[in-house]
Amino acid sequence: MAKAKWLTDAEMRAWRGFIERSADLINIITKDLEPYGLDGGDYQLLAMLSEAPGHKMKMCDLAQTLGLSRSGLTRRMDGVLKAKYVSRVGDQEDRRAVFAQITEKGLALIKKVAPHHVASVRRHMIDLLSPAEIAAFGTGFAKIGKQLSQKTKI
Amino acid sequence: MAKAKWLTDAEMRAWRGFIERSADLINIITKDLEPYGLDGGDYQLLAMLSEAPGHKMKMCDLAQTLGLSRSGLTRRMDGVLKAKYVSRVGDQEDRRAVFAQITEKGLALIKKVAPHHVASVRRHMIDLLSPAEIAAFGTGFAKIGKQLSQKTKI
DNA sequence: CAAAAATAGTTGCGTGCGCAACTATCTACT
DNA sequence: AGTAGATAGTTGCGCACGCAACTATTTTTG
Repeated sequence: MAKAKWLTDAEMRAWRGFIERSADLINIITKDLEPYGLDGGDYQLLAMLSEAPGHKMKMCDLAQTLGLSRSGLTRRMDGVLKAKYVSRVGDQEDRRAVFAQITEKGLALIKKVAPHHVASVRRHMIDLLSPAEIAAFGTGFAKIGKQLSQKTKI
Repeated sequence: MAKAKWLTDAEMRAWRGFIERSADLINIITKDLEPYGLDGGDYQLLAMLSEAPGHKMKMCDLAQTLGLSRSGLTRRMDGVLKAKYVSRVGDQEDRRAVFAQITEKGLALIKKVAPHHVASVRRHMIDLLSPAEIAAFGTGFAKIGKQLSQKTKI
């Protein structure tokens, strides 16, 4: 038996809530992007690039930021490359590396879509939460992320 | 422009934290299940059945609870059926329906694995959070889930 | 009560992604 | 310098899943 430390009711609510709802939440917010011809992964990718210095990032770093494997990013790039939202730029200093750079077309798109996306995030998540809950999500996920990056970093 | 209502810093931290970490968190907890020959989906499935009355649920309800499509559940069942952790039982009252019922072998497995899984959840999430954060995750995801189920329910 | 609509489950197909293997380049050790 | 190892990116393969179409039942409706 030795159940060691089971979860208390409050802990169980936190864990179950997270594990049961997070996929649904992400799905519905992704669905809201469909009318613009994007999925959640494309949006994250374009958003990252639009905020990056020079509007470009090395594939490698981008994959890490997006939580993708390198191969996963290669595939995901296919779509946004074909749509001309992103272009590939070789790195002069490291000829192994390639930058993904968002194009004017990509910037225009994300500028158009962003308000709707933000509204979607508000509607399905942020506006439902109290300020205290918002703060707790922020600090909580920061702690979780810090621990995760340590694990990975060894 | 008309950025309408953008996210405040605190709101951004909450959203970014959630969207960037949740996949990683789920992945690492799934990885911790691998030594037992299960993945996260199998575990959730067995856990649900082990708690259900009669240790069984209709495929349909089970799919909904697990956040899967009906076809997705059919495929997922393949694995646990072949491993004899779950068996299929026809419904006498509705001959379209099929129950998924966890076997003794499945119950034994989940009883063995549960403590390690709980420890994993604690290590990667629960034990990192303050009681206030835990409470906020519980109430926050409950609100999010309630809204989601209304959307779906029309 | 017959016909139409709804519901449970499975199957074919397409997609997104990770892992392992591969090439090309860079870095470190001797 | 020269070789061994690390690193960036791509490709082949496999897996899990959703959607649409299909069959088999049940429910609804005129």
